Order: sequence, then C-alpha cells, then structure tokens
Amino acid sequence: MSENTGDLMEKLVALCKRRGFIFQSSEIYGGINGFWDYGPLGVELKRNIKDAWWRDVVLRRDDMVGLDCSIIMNPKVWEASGHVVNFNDPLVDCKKCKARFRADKVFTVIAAEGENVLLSVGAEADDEEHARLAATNAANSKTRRRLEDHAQKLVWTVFRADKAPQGRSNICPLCGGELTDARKFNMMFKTFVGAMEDSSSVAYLRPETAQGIFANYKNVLDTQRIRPPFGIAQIGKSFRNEINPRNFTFRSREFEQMEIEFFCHPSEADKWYAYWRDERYKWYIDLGLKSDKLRLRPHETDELAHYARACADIEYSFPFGVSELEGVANRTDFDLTQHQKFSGKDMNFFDDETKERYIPYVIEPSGGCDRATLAFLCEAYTEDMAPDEKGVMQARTVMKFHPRLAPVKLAVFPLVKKEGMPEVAAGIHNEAKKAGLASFYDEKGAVGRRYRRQDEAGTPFCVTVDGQTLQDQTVTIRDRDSLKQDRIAAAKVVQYVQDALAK
RNA sequence: GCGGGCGUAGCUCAAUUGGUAGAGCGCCAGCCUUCCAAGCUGGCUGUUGUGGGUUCGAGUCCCAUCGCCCGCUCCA
Repeated sequence: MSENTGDLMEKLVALCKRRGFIFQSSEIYGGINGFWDYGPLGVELKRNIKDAWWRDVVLRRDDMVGLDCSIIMNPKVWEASGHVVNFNDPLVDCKKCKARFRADKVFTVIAAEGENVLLSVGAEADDEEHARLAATNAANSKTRRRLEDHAQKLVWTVFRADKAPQGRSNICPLCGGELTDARKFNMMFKTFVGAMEDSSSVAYLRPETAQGIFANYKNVLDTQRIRPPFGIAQIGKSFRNEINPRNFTFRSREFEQMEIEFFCHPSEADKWYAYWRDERYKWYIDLGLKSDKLRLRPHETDELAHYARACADIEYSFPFGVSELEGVANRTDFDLTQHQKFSGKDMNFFDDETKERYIPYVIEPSGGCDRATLAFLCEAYTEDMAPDEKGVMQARTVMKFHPRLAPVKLAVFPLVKKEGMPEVAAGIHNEAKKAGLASFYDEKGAVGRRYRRQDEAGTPFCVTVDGQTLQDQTVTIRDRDSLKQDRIAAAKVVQYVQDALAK
C-alpha cells in the first residue's frame, strides 16, 4: 500500500466526521470497537443506497417480493443453518481441501531421526497415543518397516491442533495439506429471551438476514400467488462478533445487509446464478463505482463454502486493499433441505403444470450495505483545483456522489444578503423541499465558501439568486463537478434537478 | 489474538530537563462583499481518551484500561 492511499483513508475518515457522515459509536465514552454511527449526511447517503437497491431489485420487478424479519429467531434456526455447531468449538480448516475438524480431535504426528523425517502426517484421534497409532497404521508397508528398523533412534513429535508449537503448522488428516491455526468461533452474539438467564432461554442476534428468508419461504409461497422463479429481498441489521474489526466501517460487528434469496428450479440454477451475478455487478457501476476499481471475481472450486456450488465476489479496490462488497452464490437446496430436516416442515414446491415436486435451488446475492456505503464514499472523495476569487487555483475537496445517492440534492443561496435575494432564494428552497428534494438553504458569508461547503457534502447542484434574478426571475445553477453554471428560470429549478436524478 | 505506533479545542498540531495549556483553520455574531473557502471586528471551545499511582507539582514519568492506525493473523 502506498503512502498516498493510506492518506486517502485518513482524509476520508476525517471528512466523514467533520461533515457528519460517520461517527464512532459511543464516542463520548471512548468508543466501542467495531460499531459506528451514521450522522445527518451519512444516514441520507445510506438511505439513498438502500432505496436505490429496493427500487431496483424489488419495486421494478414482478418476480420479487420483500420481507422484514425479526433479528432474534428461534435458536433452532441457527442449528439448522450450521451456525451453532460450527462456531462453538475450536476448529481448524484445511487450507487445501477445505475440510474442517474439531481442533481437539486432530493431531500432527512427526517421526524423525535427526534431520531425516520418516513420517509427517495428520491424524484424527482422541489423544496423542491413539494419534501415533493411527498415523503408524495409516502409513504404507515400506514406511512402517523403516519406522520399526529405526525405532530406537526415532524422535516422535505429536501435538494437538489447538496446541501446535510456535511456528509449526498442523497437517490435514485427509489430504496432507496445511491446516489453519485453531480458532474458537463464537461469532454469534448471544442473549437471553425473557427475564431468566438460563440455558433454555439462550438466543442469538442473527449473523445474517438470509435465514429469516428461508424460514419464511413457505409463508411467502402460500400467501403471495407467486411461484419459482421468484425472489425474496430483505434489508436489515446483522451481527457478528468479529475477532478483529478493521478498516473503518468495512468490518463491523453490527452491520446492515441487503440480501436476496432467489428460488428457482434446480435445472435453471446456473442460468439464474449468471443472471444475478451480472445484474448485481452492473448495479454498482450504474451508481457510480468505476468499473476499473470494481471487479467480479469467481471463486475457485476449492474456495467454495460447503453449501455453495458456485460463488462470485463483487470486489472494490479500497485504499486498504481489494475487498468484497457483495457475494453472489448458488446455495443449491442446502438451506431449505436443512430447514425441512430440522423443522419437519415440507419445503417442496409442487408444480401443477409438470406435476413435479422439488425443493428449489437458491441463488443468493448478499450485499453489505455499510460496505457499499464505504465504497461510494471512497469513490466520491476527490481533490481537485478550483479558482478562488482572484482566479488563483486552490485545492478543493469534493465528494462526487452520483446525484441519486447524494445526501443533499440542492443548495440554494442568495448571492448577497440584501435586496430581497434571501426571500427569493428561500422561496425556491421551500418549493424544492415541497417537491421532496433534499434541499439546503444558506445565506451566510461569502458565496464561494458556501459552494465549497456543499462540495464537501457532495451536493450536486447549487442555485444562486443574484441581481438578474430580480429582473427576469432566472437563477444560476452550478454543477458540482464541472463548476459550470447554467442560467435557468427559477420556476424550473425543481424540474432541472429531478431530470438529473432520473438520468 | 500477536507485534509496532498513536490519543491535547470540531479539525490539524504546539507546549524547553515534570512548573497551573497555545496557534492556525473551522464554528458563532456582526460588518464588507454582485459568483467559487485564507477581507475586517468580536466571541465560544478543553476535567490533555479513561482510571489509578509517583511527586510540593503530571499533557510530560509508571501501571491498568478503552479506542484509532499499520503489519501479521482472521474473515462459516
């Protein structure tokens, strides 16, 4: 990472605080790691992103419906999904074959005579002795004979996967690949339902919104006169007790997701996977993420999660590195099958036309709302040069948001605070607000200063009422990025901005 | 989780060997301004992240804790 990009992130964080986009949570108490608050400008930006998503994936389509599930669900949901089992024991994963083991059940066994290593394998067992036996028994006959021949001089090293000595890595019992260090995953936030804090009342804050959709799949199917292929969309908070929150809001412990579960016939899963992957990628570009910083990266086969048949990440080149904004996965029928098994409820869809009964496959485009917000902030941050009142070029900081995302769409100024200009400007401002545009009125200080303040907020248009306005009812409207001004009728300001938003 | 750095006004930073905290910008009020921040006048701002300790005295030294940044690690 170059010095410049590090600077960029620092400047962006400073601007976010200075202008009221993002604050650290509970800052007056010293903050809390992994939690962030959106200020007056930030909340508008984030809402605009969520609104754009909802409009584009739900309202504009006939094959999509929305949902808003509770954050706390019956804990059995998380047993079915695999979240409880997978994250309560210390676990190791094979970096090569992706197998997962309980760390206290996997040993690495090494037999060596001096520098000469005769045996170096992983073994599944309950204790060291059994691990050594298992490793010996699993060896081929030639190796076994050599071990017996050198028995007296052999030095055995056996260690459990969660107690590996510094610098030693564990070996996968299945493929011989390298295992990760042991990790105790307890990523789900635990809480208690009701007044009694005992084991029967344990519940979890959802680590993803997806399971609420799967749990309601039958309800939606039964009530909406809808049939596959169709999707259910949801925006909502999720919680993960991340070991190490990092990179501003990128990895937070409380975050908001925008998720779609799209249900289709298994034979059409590949088609819909490709469709959503491309559709979602295009969405970010359309809202202003330059394609050269955005990339679509298909997962390698060995990178896939156990439930996924195919997956692609939509990644953005942040100042701190290329990181994932959204994942689009073919989750097959894994989740519905799991819920059928754990709940005992039939998850099949019966097709009246073909008389076919099947559990749909699911394509899941799962986006991080805060991550998208951060990407749009990074993309918007620009430093350029603009002339001051003497024509000397000065540095300018400007947030070049897509107008659809900009927290404030329009600022209205009187050029000077006299000759009736404030009244005319306030009138335009009020008219804009009545039309539903986020508008800001400012009459204080020099007009140049007011323009620059709006640049930092990312306001795409500034309207100024001047002397000529009083003669012919026209105003200047200034473009944030080009600094160019058009002169238009005051009565047409609202329409002008609305046209720009529709582009 | 490990290692390193850091924490002083809203922001960026100052404060000699420990001697009762200061500047610029911003912000607010007013003036001046007929179009792109640094014209004028005046004004506000801090339990120096928090809690202990050493000391006659701590922003400065010690301990703990919280948070932020960087690198590793991690990210079903």
